[in-house]
Amino acid sequence: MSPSISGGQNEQPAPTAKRNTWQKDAVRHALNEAIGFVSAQQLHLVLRNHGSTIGLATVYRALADLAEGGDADSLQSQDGETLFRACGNGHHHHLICKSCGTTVEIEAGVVESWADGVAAANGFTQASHTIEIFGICQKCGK
Amino acid sequence: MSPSISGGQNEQPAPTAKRNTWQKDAVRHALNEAIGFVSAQQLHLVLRNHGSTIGLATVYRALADLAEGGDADSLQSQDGETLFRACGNGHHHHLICKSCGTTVEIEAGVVESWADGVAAANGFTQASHTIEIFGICQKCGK
DNA sequence: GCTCGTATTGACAATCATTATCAGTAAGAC
DNA sequence: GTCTTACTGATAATGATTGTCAATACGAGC
Repeated sequence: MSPSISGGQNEQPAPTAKRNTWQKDAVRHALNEAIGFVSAQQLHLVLRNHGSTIGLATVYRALADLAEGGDADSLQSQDGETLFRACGNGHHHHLICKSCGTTVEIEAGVVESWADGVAAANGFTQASHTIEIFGICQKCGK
Repeated sequence: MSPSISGGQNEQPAPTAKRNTWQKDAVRHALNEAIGFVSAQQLHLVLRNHGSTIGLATVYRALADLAEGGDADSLQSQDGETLFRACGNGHHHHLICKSCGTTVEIEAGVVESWADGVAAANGFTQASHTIEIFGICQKCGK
């Protein structure tokens, strides 16, 4: 489907030069400000309320970029919404308050190896996993 | 909002008497036949292909009933679809082949207690968790 | 600083899974 | 067999996400 450009000279390392726009910065910033996981719709609403004229599709695109670049984590809420959060520290998991959304990043070395072990024991390779813990945080529990 | 019926005599234990219909049986049966997790849409298609005249909404309703009654497990695929599987053996987790969908039920006692411990250590109560392992099964790995 | 190519944007349409609606049907109590 | 009403199926509605496309603005080159 793309026979044209491969001249054979040398592969351009960055055929699509990403541009820096205030929209992407705004999304990144709003995501950092957010307390826990937020949906694209929520983020768009917040940005709009702050006077931004950013479009919804742009928020989706910026979030997809961030997630792909490893600057954000995403997970599916029970409603089927995709939620995002600013996370950059490699592989980790989350402990999330069902009430206020506060999120604690947790290390799960024990579980990592357990998951790999279980997969291997059943003959599975290329094991990946999804691990999230939900609960009520101290503040909300009172 | 419902001030009318509560006469105060006695609470009916089963105000909504569930009826048995061939549609519900068909969905339950099709779910048992399915190899791994399947979506409501897939299940509807299968039933239709088998000559059934069942409606899509009915499949959704039956699956919701099964999941609520503990006869089926559900999880969200990466596409945002809700997937279902016939599972009745209490709390457990899944090891799922990304290629063919084969699913192995796994016990996760270690992880259960780990999750509870992490939650407690962070002051979280009413801890619940989501744990799924994905990989490539032996058959598909060849 | 100005110009220009093009990646990016925003409004809106399209898509897709799921849920609500509602008149007709049938389960099951009597 | 009769009757009440839960259930069904076709379809519309909803809501999140993605595709489209003309207009815009980033940033490299001059």
